Amino acid sequence: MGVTKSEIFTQEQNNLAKIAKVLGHPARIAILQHLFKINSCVCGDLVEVIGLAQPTISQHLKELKNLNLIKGNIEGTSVCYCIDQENWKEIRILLNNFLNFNSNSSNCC
Amino acid sequence: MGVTKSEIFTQEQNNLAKIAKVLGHPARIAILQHLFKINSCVCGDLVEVIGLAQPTISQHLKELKNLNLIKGNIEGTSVCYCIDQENWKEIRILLNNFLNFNSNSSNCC
DNA sequence: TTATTATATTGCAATATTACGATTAATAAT
DNA sequence: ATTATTAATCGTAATATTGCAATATAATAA
Repeated sequence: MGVTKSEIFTQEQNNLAKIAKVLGHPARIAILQHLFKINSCVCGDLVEVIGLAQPTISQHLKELKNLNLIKGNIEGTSVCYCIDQENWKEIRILLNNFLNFNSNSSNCC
Repeated sequence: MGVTKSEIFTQEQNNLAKIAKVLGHPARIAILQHLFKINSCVCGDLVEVIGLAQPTISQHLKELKNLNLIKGNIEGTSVCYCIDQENWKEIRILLNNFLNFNSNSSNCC
């Protein structure tokens, strides 16, 4: 059906999956890495940096914004994007909690 | 087109995205959480635990196996699944590196 | 051999995603 | 006012994903 059955999962599971899903595209990873690297706002040059068409980048930015991974501020004709630091902290905690669940390595296989 | 342009991204970006993509479904998160929780193999009861049809679970398990997040060992008529500890360590490092890229919080927006 | 049990594969319908050309909206420059 | 410039939105084609029924496969049990 192409539609995920979110009802049968916990909030946390749906949340984790949603965040991971947004990170599940190299263009969005590249955008985030660029924002981290320059450590400030980016106004406009993302299309050149990434190498996809402008509407495509705009779409990816929208998805990142929807989950509050980034923020956008209008600055004249252009828009400045940067990491949403507060939310990013929470996301990092959420993902780290999952990643470090323990791994007692009591492997039986 | 529905097809990702991986050629224009770095190996690391594609790698990160691939892993995140697999984590981007609540059923697969739930499977991993269950494997972590019981901290050993699971033989068979995943279908009941998760609550999706058997072919659907089998498909999700396949995707997790393809990226070496889990291992499967045949045990008589059933198959036992567990976290692939070695690979999991690498994945954790890869994701942690990305998540903790710095966040100097020199927010300009 | 013939069930039985457990998992994988196939095929398919419904929906989602990716990418981009064309267009639009909003401001800036002339 | 007219003309850039910048980014969002719309529309659409190609492809991917999700979920399951039906079926296949593989190993053991009767």
